[in-house]
Amino acid sequence: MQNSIEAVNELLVNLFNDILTIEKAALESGPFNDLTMTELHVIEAIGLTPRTMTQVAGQLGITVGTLTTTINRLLKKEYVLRNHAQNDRRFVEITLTHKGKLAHRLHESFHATMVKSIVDGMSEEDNTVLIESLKRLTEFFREQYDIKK
Amino acid sequence: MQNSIEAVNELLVNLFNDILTIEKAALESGPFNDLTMTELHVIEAIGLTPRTMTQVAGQLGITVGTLTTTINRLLKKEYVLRNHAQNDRRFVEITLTHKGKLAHRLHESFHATMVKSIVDGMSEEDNTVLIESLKRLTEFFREQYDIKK
DNA sequence: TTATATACTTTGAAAATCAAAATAATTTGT
DNA sequence: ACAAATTATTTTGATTTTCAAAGTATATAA
Repeated sequence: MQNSIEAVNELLVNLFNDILTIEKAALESGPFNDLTMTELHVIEAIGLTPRTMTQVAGQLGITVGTLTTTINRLLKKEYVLRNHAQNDRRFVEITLTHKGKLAHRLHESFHATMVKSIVDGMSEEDNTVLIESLKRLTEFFREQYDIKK
Repeated sequence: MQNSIEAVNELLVNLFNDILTIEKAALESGPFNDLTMTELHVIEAIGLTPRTMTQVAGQLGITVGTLTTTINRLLKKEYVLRNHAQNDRRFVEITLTHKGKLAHRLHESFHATMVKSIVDGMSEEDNTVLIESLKRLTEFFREQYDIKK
């Protein structure tokens, strides 16, 4: 049992590092290599519908001030648009440009390919087990540590 | 099938973000809260046996120059020692101090608690499925993207 | 209509990162 | 043996990422 814990922990830690390494390498060799990883994560967090600064910063666990500087750079690189909300002009609405949406889609498909590699080789039952395990882990975290979502 | 891919992807992405958030929160509220996340990751990468700069930097996917600055800070905070190897004085051997080993152990036990939460509630067979899934994913990455280990 | 609250940006400073140049130690080729 | 090449690391100069706190603009409440 202690053995399983060690094994799962090591696998998760390695997976973690591998995914970060691969994402970085994929980004640098792809068509959107003027983006940094931070910028790409911001693009992912924005997604396809307009989001406010507070929403995006909260989702990424960074301060709104930090996000402002990243958005400034993404504006200059023409990946996003910044507009005041017409109903309440305090709110800023961030939207992806066409280029931003392309980058978003490419990164999504990169993720899909990654995940496909596990799911494809699995039986239906094993697949269910994997999903349930991941769900349990996520739920445990959220309960235990009170994550806001 | 397309459905499973979406589900697993979303779960992995959430897990990823959650773990980062929780690790940061745990660090900030614990006894070693003078450490940044980067510094903690360096301490984890060093582990309990002496490592060289190139080894540690490679493992973390950062340049050796970047690592030097982090090690400088960890030296000042007394978490590590820096010594030349006696057989080949070009090599630097980084070792954890007593304090460094304590931080290392605390972080390890944090990880163990995390993982225990999944493994504990599982049957022996489901456990095997989870481990095999994670192994397959890791191996796929390493083959596909030629990660050095 | 002043005061308060909310959403965001700016500022100042530290930490994290890289590429390229510099330093130091070892190995290789002649 | 000794100059040249290689290897391991540090330093330098610059950019990015980050935060906390102060500042700005807009909306709500008293």
